[in-house]
Amino acid sequence: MAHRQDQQRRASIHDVASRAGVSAATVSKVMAGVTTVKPENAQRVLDAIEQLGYRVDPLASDMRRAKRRIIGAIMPEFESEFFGQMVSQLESLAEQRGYTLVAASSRESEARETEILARMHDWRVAGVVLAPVRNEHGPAAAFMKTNGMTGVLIDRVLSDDAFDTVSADSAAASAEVARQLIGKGHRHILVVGLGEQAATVRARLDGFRATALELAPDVRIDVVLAETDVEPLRAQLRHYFAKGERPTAVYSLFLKGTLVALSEFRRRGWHCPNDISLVGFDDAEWMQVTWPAIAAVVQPVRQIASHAMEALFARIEGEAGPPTARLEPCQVLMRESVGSPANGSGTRQ
Amino acid sequence: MAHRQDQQRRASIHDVASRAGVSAATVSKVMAGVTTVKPENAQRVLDAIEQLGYRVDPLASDMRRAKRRIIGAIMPEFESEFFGQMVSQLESLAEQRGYTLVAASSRESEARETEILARMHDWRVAGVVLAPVRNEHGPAAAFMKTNGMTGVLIDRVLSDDAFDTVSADSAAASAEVARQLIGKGHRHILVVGLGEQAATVRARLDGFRATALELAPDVRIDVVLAETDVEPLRAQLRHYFAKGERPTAVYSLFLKGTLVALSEFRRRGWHCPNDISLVGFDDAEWMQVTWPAIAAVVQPVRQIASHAMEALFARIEGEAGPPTARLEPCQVLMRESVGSPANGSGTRQ
DNA sequence: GTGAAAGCGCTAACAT
DNA sequence: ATGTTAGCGCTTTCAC
Repeated sequence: MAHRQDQQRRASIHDVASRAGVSAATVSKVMAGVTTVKPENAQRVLDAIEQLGYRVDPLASDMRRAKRRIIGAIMPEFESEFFGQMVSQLESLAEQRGYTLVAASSRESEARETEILARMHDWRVAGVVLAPVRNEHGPAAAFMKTNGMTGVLIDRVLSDDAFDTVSADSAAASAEVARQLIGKGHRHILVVGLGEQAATVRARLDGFRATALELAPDVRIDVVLAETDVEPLRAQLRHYFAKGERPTAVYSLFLKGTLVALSEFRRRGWHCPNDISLVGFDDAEWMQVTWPAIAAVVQPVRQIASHAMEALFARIEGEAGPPTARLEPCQVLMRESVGSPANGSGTRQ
Repeated sequence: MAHRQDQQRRASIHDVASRAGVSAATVSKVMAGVTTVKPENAQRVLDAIEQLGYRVDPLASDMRRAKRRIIGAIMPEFESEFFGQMVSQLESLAEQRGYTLVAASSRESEARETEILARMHDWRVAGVVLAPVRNEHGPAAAFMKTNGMTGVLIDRVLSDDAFDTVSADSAAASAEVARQLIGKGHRHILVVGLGEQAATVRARLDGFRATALELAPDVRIDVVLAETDVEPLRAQLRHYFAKGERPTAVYSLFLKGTLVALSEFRRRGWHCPNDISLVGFDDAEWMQVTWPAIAAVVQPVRQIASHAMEALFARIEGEAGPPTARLEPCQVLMRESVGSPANGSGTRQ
């Protein structure tokens, strides 16, 4: 076995053509399934393809066609289950339609988001699935509009005047969380989140608050929102608890917030659900194997992915009409981390 | 704002050329930084580029050059922190060198792995970073050899006769885990893993066993290996415990195994570290915020990614020489899930 | 039915 | 110092 991996040139359409004794155009037609080719010739072409192991070069092919069969996907990160599943789904959906998915991570930076988008525009992708870092009003979406790119916005978005949007129904899920917490008797609840993701966080917060207040007008809802990053949130949370605040339940509006809340509980020696209850927006595999299992809102990843792709391909195929804004229903999984204040996590001090 | 997103044609190199009053070749030279262009003309070209917002079409450019500046990455899955971080790293390293990373998930299927590889070959990628589902002897690596593709194998591999390999030093890390568990007094340890990932699992198991036996010849090491999937492992584990086996510590050779172990502990009402100790190969963010925090072997993702890319680019640039096999050192993080049998997790029954 | 010709957007020889 | 020519591998009129 040679160490140096030799790059033998691959067979081109012309190699096939000459071997089959026809022109490249005919080969192209056979591959495209055009029926007007003489069966005998078609067979010779097929044989030649077989013998040479010929495969179309998708890039050369796209070069000639107007549009490229490439879909770009931009996610804020790849490290979480949510976006991992999302990319995986999107990839498989793109593939089903004969497209290749090129995924990139903006690493929670709007600047990088726009850079990536510019590069995807250079690639002349047929369309983009963008999960913006912040919301639908960022520079990335603006770039897409300015450059007439086709795209769909997902996750941290509500609706847009230019692009179709698909996201989890945060408000409804949060209302359900409120219903359950209030139902269990909680009357002092802390909500933690990241202000940056404006629209979504707003929806989650409002959905929660409205329902909670409706069901229990006497409920006290505290809110700790960090602007941009997770560490400041930790600091704020620490400060909040240091003041002696003692809610009976915490509702975290995003996954990292749930982790931060848990680690703050650890610091203070509080256990769920006896000392405090916890529910997080966004589920993860580990949440059901720890003790206690952590209650969570499960986002409908598959639905979001498939509706996003449906909408995107409809636009790619030229569908007109006003942008649509889909909200996919979530599931609320109440696990052991949530109890009743009466059972031990009641207001103290 | 129009709903239909109009696709105004982008400026081509000819548009720039005619606007600057030069030929396309000159524009190309300016962009390539060739110094033999008359400064005045260069400036006119630059201006035209600026005005038209011109950017090179990387695909058309690659078409003309022999090689394409695309790197393919194939991971067994995107859903875990490990591979998420890996893709993220690889993407950024590829980008630094002016390449685009196209990532695909084999979803733990060797068949899919080969399909993806074939597609990447069609794309004429410059090189591939393959994290095989099973090991270096699978059909995917064979495909790469047959087709003279340039590539690097990572993660579930040890060494190969045709490709450079980079992976975590499983054996050394496992030896360290053994050292620590034996040091804490454990003399009955269960190791769980997936047999499919042959080479790596073997290395982890052997590394662990050799060191454990060396330090404590009287130690009892039980092994529960499932062949292919996680659910059978759960069943085997359940059966193992049902027999009344009561090791004082469990070492899981992979992340999902750690989750399975935890959930089996839950079923039986065992708590770490009092009833049993637990260490897992592969760390995750949640492991340090749960109670108890779960001890884990941290894989050096960044090192693996960067050495893989280094090796890959060296080959792409024509470096000859025998394949190298790198092992990157891991870190063992002993957390609260590990205690001494004396402290309560001693052999019972 | 089939092939010649044109060209997607770009770059690299080779002339000039 | 610059432009002309000739493609990369493919598809698509459009004559024949």
